Amino acid sequence: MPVEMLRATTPAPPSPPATPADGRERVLAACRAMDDAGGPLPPEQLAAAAGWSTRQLHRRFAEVTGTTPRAYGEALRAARLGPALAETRDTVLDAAFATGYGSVRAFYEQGAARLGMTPSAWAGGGRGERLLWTAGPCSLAGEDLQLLVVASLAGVVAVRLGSDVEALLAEVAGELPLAQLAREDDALTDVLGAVRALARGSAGPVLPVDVRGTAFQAAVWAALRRIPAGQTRSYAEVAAEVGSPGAVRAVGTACARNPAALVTPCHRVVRSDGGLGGFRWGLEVKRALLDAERG
DNA sequence: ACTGTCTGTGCTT
DNA sequence: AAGCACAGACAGT
Repeated sequence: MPVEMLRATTPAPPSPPATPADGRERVLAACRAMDDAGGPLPPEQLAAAAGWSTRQLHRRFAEVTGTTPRAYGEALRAARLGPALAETRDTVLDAAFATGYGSVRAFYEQGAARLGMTPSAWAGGGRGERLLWTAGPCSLAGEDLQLLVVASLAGVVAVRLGSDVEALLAEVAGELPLAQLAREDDALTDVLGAVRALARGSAGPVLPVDVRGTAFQAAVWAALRRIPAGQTRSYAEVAAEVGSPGAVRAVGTACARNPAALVTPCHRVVRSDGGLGGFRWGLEVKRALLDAERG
């Protein structure tokens, strides 16, 4: 009987876009199974949850989340150990992680496109949501720079530094081509002020963060936000913190892809040998930030 | 194109 | 040595 209904309702659509989102649901089912368990699950169990063979589950999981099932589960488990230092539950991610089971699951369900997204998918658009932005001057390392802050209702989406606001805005717009960016100086006055305070090296209020990345990136960025101002960590220490001691290079990559400068203090990560490491906006700025924080 | 089986590799115990 | 997660190659649909 669905046939007649289909016939009755399918005169118009000429070319089905062949949505690849099908597999996403199954991958997310596997994610939720681990969310419920609060840690890694045997591949067979995940495969059952997704309705796939273990091999296929591995394949699609990697495509959709950018990580492996095991790594995802480990990140969850590590996240549950974190609440001991529950001082920063003010951010979206930290709150999700710090409260473990319940909130993590809600976190994933709320935005299917939030954590379960590959970097390329993220670069490919994000959701067609309304984002607000503001900008203002900021002096760093003797340079007069501009600070661009982009936020959603959930929190800070992006923070960029540069000499030209238009260029910075174009950069973010290019990363989120589906989002609508609207200037909103008034509503973001306090947010901009808080980011400026961070640039000056003062702690300021803890800002809610709405960043999108892979589970691994999210874990790294959350770990960075736990580094107190005035302190630094090595890439290796951050890797160990997120439960993947061997993923030093991946941590470096995640730092480089940090969308929210200052708010997620990737400048507090330095090399084990004392070198500064890298920084997207130049080592002078990185050093200036660290000096300011050391007061 | 999508899927499962087999298999080798590397890591952990 | 054994078990496991993972990914490449391959074949069936």
